[in-house]
Amino acid sequence: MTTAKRDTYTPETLLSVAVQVFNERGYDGTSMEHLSKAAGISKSSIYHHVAGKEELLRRAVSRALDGLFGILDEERADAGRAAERLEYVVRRMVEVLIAELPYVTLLLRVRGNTDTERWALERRREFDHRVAALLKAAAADGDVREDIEVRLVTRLVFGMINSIVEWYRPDGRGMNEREVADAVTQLAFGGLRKAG
Amino acid sequence: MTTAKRDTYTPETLLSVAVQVFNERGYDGTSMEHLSKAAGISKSSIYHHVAGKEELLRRAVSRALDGLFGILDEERADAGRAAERLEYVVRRMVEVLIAELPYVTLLLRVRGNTDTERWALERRREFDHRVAALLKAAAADGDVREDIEVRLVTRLVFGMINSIVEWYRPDGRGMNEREVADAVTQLAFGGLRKAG
DNA sequence: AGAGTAACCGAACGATCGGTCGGGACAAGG
DNA sequence: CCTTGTCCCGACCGATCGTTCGGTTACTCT
Repeated sequence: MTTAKRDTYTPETLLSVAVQVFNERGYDGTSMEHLSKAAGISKSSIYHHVAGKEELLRRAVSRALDGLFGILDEERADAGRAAERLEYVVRRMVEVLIAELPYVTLLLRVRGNTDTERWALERRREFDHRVAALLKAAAADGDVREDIEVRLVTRLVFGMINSIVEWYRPDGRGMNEREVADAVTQLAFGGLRKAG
Repeated sequence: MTTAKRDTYTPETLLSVAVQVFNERGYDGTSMEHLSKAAGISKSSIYHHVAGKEELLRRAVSRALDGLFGILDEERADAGRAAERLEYVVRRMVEVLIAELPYVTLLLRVRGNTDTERWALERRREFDHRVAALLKAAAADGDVREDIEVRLVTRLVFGMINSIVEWYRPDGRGMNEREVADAVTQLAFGGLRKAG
């Protein structure tokens, strides 16, 4: 059963506030003072919930990475024709990116100044390679165009998908996940698929 | 004639060093101490050449913006069928982005914490709108697909182009501008153009 | 009521931030 | 030679950085 708790911060609720500020000001541009103002508690109180600024970053990018890697463990990403698996993964990437928008946004902006950031960059590269392998398999099946290098196409498609964090805002009446995912897959695969 | 000067820094040569460091560590993550180490001169000496950290940022993003807006002033961006002008602009964007890579990279990463950054974001939006208008005109001509919203397509294509700064490195023997520009236009317009 | 503890606070820590200051080294022009 | 101006430096400024600490409040449990 869910025990009715006090109206106070948990590491998770504090994280959601912190990530929002990180995305507005940038991680390096955000001071603990900024966080305390945004959270409505004192600077020192933050340390009662989390070990420090970097732990907040680690929790945030972990959540984003878990969401992305989770896609690859789904059934439809693991079975069937490579091109179909790829299209499924691309669609799910958009959905996860929107569902975990602030966390993925932060993940996509880390620069590698700390150990946590370098770890995040490494895991991102690993994910990219997994998807690139899928695209390569689809190319080997003859299901996608081969006149452009696989690595290059991967990067451009990732660029298109990842750019969503720069403009998508869940403004109630705006576009929903489904519409964005449709647009991305149509635009990406309309160019990817062999003419015919 | 070019007067033979002393082997010392100018605001321009100092800028090229600073921009490189800004892109590695992020603007907020870069201290004047970092810049002085990278430039090989003392921290205070930097202030002999430029007014401060923010002027370096302003010079950098100005250079990037000048390059991008310069495209819209070119002849082929101003005359002819909208779809052709659009394709030309997209190709030139890739070329400018690569030619001024570190400066455009920095431009695309500003968050809006200072007046300079907010000004840069405003000018970026203006450029985006100019290109979006071109795409809208091409759609009105019936030259590009209309099943996806113009604004959405613009953002996705911009996302694809801008993502180049995240991976392109002029590694001597790597891809050149032309090849990347070809790939981008093929991928973008292969999806953009009406089936036929 | 009293004990225990989770949540919070103000004050202060050493370190580092962007920037200033007075002055020294050095080349060019007389 | 001496002056002039460029270029650069170490030392230092007040402010802010992330973090720590001792202590207070407020809720839970018995």
